[in-house]
Amino acid sequence: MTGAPGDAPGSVLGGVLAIAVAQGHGVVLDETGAVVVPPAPLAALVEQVRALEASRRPRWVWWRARETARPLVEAGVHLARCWDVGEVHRLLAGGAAADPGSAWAWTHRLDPGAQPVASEPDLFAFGTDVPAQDPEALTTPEGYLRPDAVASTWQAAPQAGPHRLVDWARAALHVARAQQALVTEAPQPGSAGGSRRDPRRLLGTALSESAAALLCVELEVGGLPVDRQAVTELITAAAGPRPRDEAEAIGIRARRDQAVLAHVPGRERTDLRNPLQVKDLLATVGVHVDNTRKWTLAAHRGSHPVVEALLTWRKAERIATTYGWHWLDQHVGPDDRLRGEWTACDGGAGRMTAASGLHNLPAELRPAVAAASGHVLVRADLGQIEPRVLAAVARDAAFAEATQADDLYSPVGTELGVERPVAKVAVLAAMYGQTSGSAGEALKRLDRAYPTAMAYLHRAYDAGVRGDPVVTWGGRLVPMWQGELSEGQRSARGRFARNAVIQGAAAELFKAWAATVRAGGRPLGAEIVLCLHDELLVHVPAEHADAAVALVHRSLDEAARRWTGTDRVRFVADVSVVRRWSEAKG
DNA sequence: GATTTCACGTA
DNA sequence: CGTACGTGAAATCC
Repeated sequence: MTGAPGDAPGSVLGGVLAIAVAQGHGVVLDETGAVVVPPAPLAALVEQVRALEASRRPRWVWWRARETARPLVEAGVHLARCWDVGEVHRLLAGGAAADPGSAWAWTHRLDPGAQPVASEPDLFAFGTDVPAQDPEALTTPEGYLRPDAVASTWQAAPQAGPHRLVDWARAALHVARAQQALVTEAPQPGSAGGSRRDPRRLLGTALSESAAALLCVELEVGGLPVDRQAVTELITAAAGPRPRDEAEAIGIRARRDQAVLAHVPGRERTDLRNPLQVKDLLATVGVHVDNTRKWTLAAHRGSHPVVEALLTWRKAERIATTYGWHWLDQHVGPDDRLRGEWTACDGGAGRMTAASGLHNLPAELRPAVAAASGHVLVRADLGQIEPRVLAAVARDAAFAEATQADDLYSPVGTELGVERPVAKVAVLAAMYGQTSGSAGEALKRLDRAYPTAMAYLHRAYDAGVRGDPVVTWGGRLVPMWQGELSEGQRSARGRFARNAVIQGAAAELFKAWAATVRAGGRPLGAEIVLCLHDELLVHVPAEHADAAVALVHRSLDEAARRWTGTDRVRFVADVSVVRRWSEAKG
């Protein structure tokens, strides 16, 4: 394993430059902590960073991409490689915390729960939670990083503020070094489930998670291209025309409601947005349900016309409230790009998250996601990612053999002596714990045919039931919630743990893939515009479409080999060139 | 005003 | 007793 793309072997943190940005200023230090770029206003810093990127191609070390890289990305600077202290902290410590104080505390083996709390920076220069002390001190007497370390100095002494950035960058470098030492020493906090943290894999994950953090900043700044004309038509169809004022909005809403209420004379005053009232309403027409959820109502479609009307209303109401005019105005910029906040890693198993509806855009609206003129979207879906990941992380040779097929459920079915759909249900049941289907007999055969893969899942489940943390293939610690739990709750924790080692590992491979595409797409002008768990959307000039398709495939091979450490498990991507996201679903 | 519940979209 | 996420409206808690 050689880490992120472009790395020379053995030069993990070599060629490091530490950078910090705050209050419109920034500094750059070399790996010894010596000042390379003294405190400078942002505009000047941007030019220096651009030059350093070109001449040294460093690995940039920063506390968090969101604060440090964002202004650089906004200025159009491309940064190839980084070490994101916050993201590496998430990987090593588990959980969602990625702030400097937590990372500092963890590498200094301090209890993160006892950290001083940040005070409001605009009230007093020094909050009551930070003991009065040397205002220049970066840490509290207990050894914690002062949460107001930079902001307070700036407020107390504006002239001294920029110089304080040097200390701040030096602290980031210090923590990054400590993290790297811990990574390469491969500590094993919680070796539950038989999992140990392999130093080389952990290092590779640290680099690809860092790359993902930077990619998230680029996704936020760049946004997702949208066809305004198309999205306007789609919203109009679902939510009605854009209201000119509040009165018109109320009228449109009332007309939408009326389509349902017309079916139930005498109950026109029912609030359709109140589940209890809807339940009452249904009871009066002889439809008795425990809840008013879509799949519950769907079973009563034939009972009364109001049910169908209600289901139609729900769909329209969904678009109107969540993806309507307000959403369009709020999240789609004048440049026709849909923007939302991105997180490289959630608090659980490690998937990327996105706000502004980027990760749950209804299929109806997807035709509106379209390439800008002269461009195309290269759409790439990983096929059957989770069972393939299972084969890799469990090191199951027999199951790995099945991944050679484009459709791995076919050879698995043959091996089990069952039809392909039965094999699929059995594999999914094994990974997710589904029991509603009748996978019983096939599950037993699965245990006999692929004992290594199944044992991996059983171990994770058992660890979860016990409350022990699990560790993903790439080395992410996934803590379990604690406390006195009922048997049912312990089982739920077991299912969570079993899911976490698969979903989390898939997320790691995905991010390694995305980072590789990002690096390789640079000469093509290719821009990753959406990451959706197992799907990538790449926006690229039309003349480079074929090259981008090849890049996506090649990057998957590279990332998979690097991440799995073997070429015996095959990963496949369905890749198509489209103008609109809705086209050519794989 | 903040948190919980219900509902539903995506993978 | 699949898992996870983000969002909005209403109910509920303080």
